[in-house]
Amino acid sequence: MLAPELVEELGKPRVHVKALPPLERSENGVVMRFAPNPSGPLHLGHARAAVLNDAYVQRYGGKYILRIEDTDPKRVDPEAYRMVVEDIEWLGLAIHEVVYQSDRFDLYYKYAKDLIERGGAYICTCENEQFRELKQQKTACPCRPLSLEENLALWEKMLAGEFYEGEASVRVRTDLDHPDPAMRDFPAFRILHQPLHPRIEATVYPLMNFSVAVDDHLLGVTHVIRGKDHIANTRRQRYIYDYFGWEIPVYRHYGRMGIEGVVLSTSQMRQGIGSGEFLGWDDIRLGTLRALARRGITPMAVRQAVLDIGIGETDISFSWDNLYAANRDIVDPVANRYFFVPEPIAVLVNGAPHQTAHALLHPNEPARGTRELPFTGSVFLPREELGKDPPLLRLKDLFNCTVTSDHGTYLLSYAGDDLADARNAKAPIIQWLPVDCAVPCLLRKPEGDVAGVCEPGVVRELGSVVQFERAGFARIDDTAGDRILAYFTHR
RNA sequence: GCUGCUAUAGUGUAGUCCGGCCAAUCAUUUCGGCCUUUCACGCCGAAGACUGGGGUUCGAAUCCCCAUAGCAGCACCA
Repeated sequence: MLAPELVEELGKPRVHVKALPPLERSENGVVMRFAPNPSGPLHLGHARAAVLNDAYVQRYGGKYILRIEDTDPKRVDPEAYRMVVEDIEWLGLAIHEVVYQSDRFDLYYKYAKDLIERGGAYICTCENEQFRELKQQKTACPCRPLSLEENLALWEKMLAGEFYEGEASVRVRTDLDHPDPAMRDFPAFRILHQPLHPRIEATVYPLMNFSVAVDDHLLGVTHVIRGKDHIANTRRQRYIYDYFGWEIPVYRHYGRMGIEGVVLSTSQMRQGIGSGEFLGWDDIRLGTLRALARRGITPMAVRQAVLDIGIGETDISFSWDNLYAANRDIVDPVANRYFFVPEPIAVLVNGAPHQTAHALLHPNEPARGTRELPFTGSVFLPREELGKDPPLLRLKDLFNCTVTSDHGTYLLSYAGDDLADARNAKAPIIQWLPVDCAVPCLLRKPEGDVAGVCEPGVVRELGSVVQFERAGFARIDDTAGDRILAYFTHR
């Protein structure tokens, strides 16, 4: 006989709290950062980093820094400065401080000189190709043994603009015998004359491993969560930390994330926009946050989906289904219901009394009120439903009809009001619209446009997500033209 | 090629550190059923996984070895 408390213990289902794993060294709060490169708007891949960091800052308390990493003028889109901020606001991140790396070049120069003086870096004037070969053979390049004075002089020469592009760089002295060739004397600064940076005038540019290490330390960053493509960078940055004697933050690297059906590469998206394949950054076939927003995906759904994925190191293929499910949870209780008739066919109804249908704006919340749909003799019905040749139909919130067809022309005949009749006959209950007050509506889906008609009341829903009954959720994008434009969200 | 990381149902995820409570969690998905004047929501039920092979052990998803697969890095990108 087992002890009663043991029996109870065994009977208990294991509790699984869905939460991100704890972070070490977080007792006194954390300082974290989201550090995008302003090369375009944010996409789902960015959202993962942004939300994960945000979630930890909120969990442990502390500071969340947005750091714009614009140290490569080749990968800066002036428009992106604005877009990134917009996207972050949309996501609802609790950012406490914004830092632009292009404002901090003097700082980087100062620490570069310091690092050189500490013997942690040297100026390399080798040909790129040549250095790479030497690196593979674990041999020092001719610049490596130069004296401190010579290095400082060369550094001044670099800053004075006396080198052309590619003629000189600053390298961090690591370990030439390191088993990973990627670690051996990696570069920290380069010279660039083209293109010009949109925010500053400079020819000596820091490379990310240097600027990131200096900034993470100076800004007091305690924890870094980023993709595993940065694992090697973390190791490289450690050299810089060690030279300066700085305390190393806690790092976490999550796995690579792909999304079925879309490319999450800013450069590829840009190319597609340029070639006309996509209409813009918010083209609904793209994985940008603005595309999702346009389709009616809510920021909270993105956040939820991303937290659900977590910080695992496994490579994952993100499924739209999971995002849609998260969004449906959020959107279903708030979205008003309307009729949308795709591919409408006007049909006359025989013998039915004129009347007004009262359809609930939300079935689970009658207090919200109704839409009034006047029936005056003929209605629009979806082509697809008529094509099924149903003997009996019920027009939702109206009445039952029998259907007859004559050489492709359909005719409906009034068959009573009783819902039970329709139920008993297993008649489909379908959406409809009065012919005289239906508004043209284009429902834009990723796989193509669907022309139809919808209720006039939809005009009031500009910018919000509605549910087109039996069709799915959609965001009303534009009501100004002669037809309403809606973007399909999901079923 | 070199260096490193990872491997649980269609998808995502828990469990792996400290082997037994795992006949493996939760969500999504799919399929039934109920509810319902939507093919939404809600409720009930079902389906579906420990990459493979060795080893250690009374006992392995969990520890060890090998294999395989995927990924990342080896840029004067981030």
